[in-house]
Amino acid sequence: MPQRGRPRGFDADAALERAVEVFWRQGYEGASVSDLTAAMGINKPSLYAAYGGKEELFRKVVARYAEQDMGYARNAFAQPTAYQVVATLLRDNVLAVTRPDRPAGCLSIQGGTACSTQNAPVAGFLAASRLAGERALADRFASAVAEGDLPADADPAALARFVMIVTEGQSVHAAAGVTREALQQAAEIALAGFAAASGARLPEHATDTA
Amino acid sequence: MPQRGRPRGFDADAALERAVEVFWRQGYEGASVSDLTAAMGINKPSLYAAYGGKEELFRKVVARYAEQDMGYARNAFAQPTAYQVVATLLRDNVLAVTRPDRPAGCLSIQGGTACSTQNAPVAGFLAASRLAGERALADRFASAVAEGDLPADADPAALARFVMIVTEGQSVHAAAGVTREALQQAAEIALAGFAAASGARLPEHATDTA
DNA sequence: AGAATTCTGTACCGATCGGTACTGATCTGA
DNA sequence: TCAGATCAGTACCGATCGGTACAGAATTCT
Repeated sequence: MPQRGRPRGFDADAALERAVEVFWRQGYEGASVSDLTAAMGINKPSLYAAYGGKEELFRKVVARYAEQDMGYARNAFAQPTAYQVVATLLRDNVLAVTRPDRPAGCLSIQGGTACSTQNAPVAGFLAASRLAGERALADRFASAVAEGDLPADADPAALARFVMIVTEGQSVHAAAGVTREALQQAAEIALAGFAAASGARLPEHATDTA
Repeated sequence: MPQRGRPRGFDADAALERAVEVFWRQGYEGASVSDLTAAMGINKPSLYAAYGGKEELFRKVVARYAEQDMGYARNAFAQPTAYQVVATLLRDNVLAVTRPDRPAGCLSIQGGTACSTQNAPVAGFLAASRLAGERALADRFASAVAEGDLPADADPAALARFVMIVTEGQSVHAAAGVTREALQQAAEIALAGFAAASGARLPEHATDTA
């Protein structure tokens, strides 16, 4: 469909990317529309015309973030064993929440865990999306149990909850300024803990077929 | 010192307690002064006269919260072994962040992990206070190493970081509406993980002196 | 009784909030 | 060339933000 009327004078996708950083750094309520338009290099009416409003912009921002900055999670889910899924998830999450070219922490938490009553839907939306990820991880663990990769008495939902709790804590910690190296140490402890508590088969180097 | 002038018409401590709940539920920026005065049952000038302003009120709220709602942490630190310290801390933190008579989560995180630039000091203040707790826990673990309660090669700082990460994740999870029972399951996994990863001596029932 | 002091409540401050009306510029299709 | 459509930018909207001036009420000390 060819365009009709005056063409847009800015790159809507690039501007959305700028908005990601603002919401990430300042949270939903802490980011004013003026902050956003300044960072995006556009005027307010352009923001409303292109994205619909502050809340709609935020939801588009979260969607973009999930695509651009959460790819490591999809990669982790595709690992062949539950142990490797968790190892990849925890280690790559540390990298993701401590990227030097990005705000510290993750948008899902920095965006806002608590809001004014009128913005409560925003916090709820973020929380729901995190829990959806947890459900997906629990499903992955259930498959691992079915495959014999995890013991039959393992609790997929509880294990997924533990792992997601750790990733959330990693994000909060990173936002507090804790270094990547420090978080990596803690991630290895969490990973060892997962292995011990779940009874997951480890990727040992010479015990299986020898 | 006897009072001079008209006596205060409200209980400053009870009003502070109301403010705790508002900040806890809505975060620092999500709680307006009007929200606060409405919940506290006072007028705006009374708030400013009694507490100094919104930010000063928030700091007083955090101090009160630390005293009233974080007592479980002090109790946990006093446990005789590192394992029991962590067990108490993780289990009681689950109870604390899922109290039915309180907002979900903890004030330290719900108060705000991200803020507008002008309120950045508030988020920094909260983060610093969490990290201070982590340092205290690391000191406790260092003592455990010195006592032989933890192995000599245990890393107190890394272990403390792991435990605090879990408590922070528990808070985020609770704020998302996850039930106490679900968090308790995850806490036991974290505890087992801590034991395995740290090499802590467990409180076994018949292996020590038998 | 009266001065000094401290609190309460109303009414208000400038600034900023999210959001929009409107004019003029820029494009396509006829 | 001009109508129709879409965008950019200014200027503005009512509401709310955090914070305060000011007048009157309540108390203590002299």
